[in-house]
Amino acid sequence: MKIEEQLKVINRGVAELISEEELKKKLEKAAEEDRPLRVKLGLDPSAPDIHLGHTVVLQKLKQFQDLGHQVILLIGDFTGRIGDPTGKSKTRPQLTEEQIKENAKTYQEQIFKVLDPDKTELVFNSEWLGEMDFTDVINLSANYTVARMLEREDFSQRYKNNQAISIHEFFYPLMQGYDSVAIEADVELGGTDQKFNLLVGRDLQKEYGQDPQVIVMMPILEGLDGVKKMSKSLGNYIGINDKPSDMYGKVMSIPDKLLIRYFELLTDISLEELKDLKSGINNGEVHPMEAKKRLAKTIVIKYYDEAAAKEAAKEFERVFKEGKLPDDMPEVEIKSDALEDGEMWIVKLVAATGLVDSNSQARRMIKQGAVKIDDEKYDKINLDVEVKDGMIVRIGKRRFAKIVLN
RNA sequence: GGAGGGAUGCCCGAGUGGCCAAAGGGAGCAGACUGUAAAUCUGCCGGCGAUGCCUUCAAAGGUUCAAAUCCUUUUCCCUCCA
Repeated sequence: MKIEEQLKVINRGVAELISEEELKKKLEKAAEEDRPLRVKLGLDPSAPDIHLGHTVVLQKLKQFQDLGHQVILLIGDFTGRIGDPTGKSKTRPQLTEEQIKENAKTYQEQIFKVLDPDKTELVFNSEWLGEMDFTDVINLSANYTVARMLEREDFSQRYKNNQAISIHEFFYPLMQGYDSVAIEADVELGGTDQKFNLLVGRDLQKEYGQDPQVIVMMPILEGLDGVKKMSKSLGNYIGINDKPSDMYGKVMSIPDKLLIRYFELLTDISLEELKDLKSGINNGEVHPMEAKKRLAKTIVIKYYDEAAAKEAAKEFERVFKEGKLPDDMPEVEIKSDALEDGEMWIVKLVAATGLVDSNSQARRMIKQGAVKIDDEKYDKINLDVEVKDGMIVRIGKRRFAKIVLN
C-alpha cells in the first residue's frame, strides 16, 4: 500500500502522533528495505480481563498488521513482579511467576480475538531486565536526570505536594523505555496516559544509538457512563468475553454522544462511512438509536458472528421493547423445605434470587414497584407467594432470575 | 527529634454530649417520561419478618443515665520547625 494510504489508516482515531514526519520516513525506509516496521505494545500482566477500552489500542495494532507490519506484544512480567508504579495503588500485590504465566495465557486468548496470532510476536521483558546486574542498572539510570523525571505529571504533582516518591518508581519509565531498546521498536503504541513513558523510550533509544521510535497514542475510551474511562473496577465496561446479548445491550446503553467515538475506535467501518454517519446523525437523517443498533451489531459480529448478533438484536427487541423475557437467565435453586405450604414470604423470595444483596434491599425494591413475578407486579411486603418451579422473578428492567424448585 | 492539624457511610463533606443510622452534594438503584440515550421529576440509598431492635463515624479501652462528639493509648495521614 502506498505510504500516503498507510498514513491515513494509521491516523484514524489517533489522539497524538509523534511524529508524522518520522513515521513517514520510517515507512519509506522500511518499504525500501522491504521489511516490516516493528510495532510494540506493552501489556501489564496484572489485569488479564480485556474489555473494549483495551481494544482501542489493539485495534490500531491490527491495522498495522493489516498493513504488513510486525507486531510485538510485550508482557511486562518483570515489572509486574515488582509492583505498581502509580503512587495511588501502592499496595498492589506482587505477582508470582505462575500468576503471570496464567494471566499471559488468558491475555493471549482474548487478544487474538482482535490480532492475528501468526503476525504477532510475544515477548516477556524479564528476558532482558531480569538479566541486568547493578552496573547495568546504574548505566541505564545515568541516561536520565531527576529534573526530566519530574516532568512527568504525577511525579511533579506529588513532589510539589510533598508526597512520597520512591526511587524505584523512577525505574518504571526507564524499564519500559529500555524495553523499546531491547526489541528495537520502530513504533510504540499506548494510551495518552502513557505519554511520558513512551517518550522515555525515544530518549533511551537515542542514547543506545537507535533511531527513536514513533509514538502512536490512542485516546482513553469512556465507559458506559460516558464520563469515566472504561474499567473493570468502575463496572462501566464491555468485556470482550461478555455474552452476545450482554454485549449488545451494553452498547445500546451508551450515551449518544459516544456513538461516533465508538464507531471510530472500535469498528472497522471506513472513514467515508464514518463521515456520512456523523453528518446523518447531526442533520437528523439517521436516528441515533438506529445507528446504535448498527454499532451494537457490528461489535457483536466482531467478537462472535453474524448469527449471534442477530440473536442478540432479537433478544434486545423482545426484552426492552416488548418487555418480555430474555432467552436465558440465571437459575436460582430453592429448596422445597424452605417453603411453608409451598409458600414463601415475598421479601425472602426476592432476596433468595441473589438479584439483591439483602432482605432490606428486596423490601425496598418491592415497595418501589420494581418487582414482578411471572409478569405480575407485586408491591406489597406482607405477602406470602406460592413458589412454583420455573417461576420468573424480575427486578426492574434488566434483572431476571428463574426459580428452580428442588 | 520538636510543635500543630486531621481520620465520618461507595466518594466528597457537615456534625463538638441527648432531637444522629448521622445534614448537603456526587455516584448508584428503582419509578414516571423515552430510544435500556440525554435531560427532567419522584422515591430509595447499613442490617433485621421492622412504628421497634441490632451493628456503624480509624482501632482498643475509659468517663457518663447518654458518646461520631469528652479522656487515655495505638495506628495512619498532613502542615510547620530541625
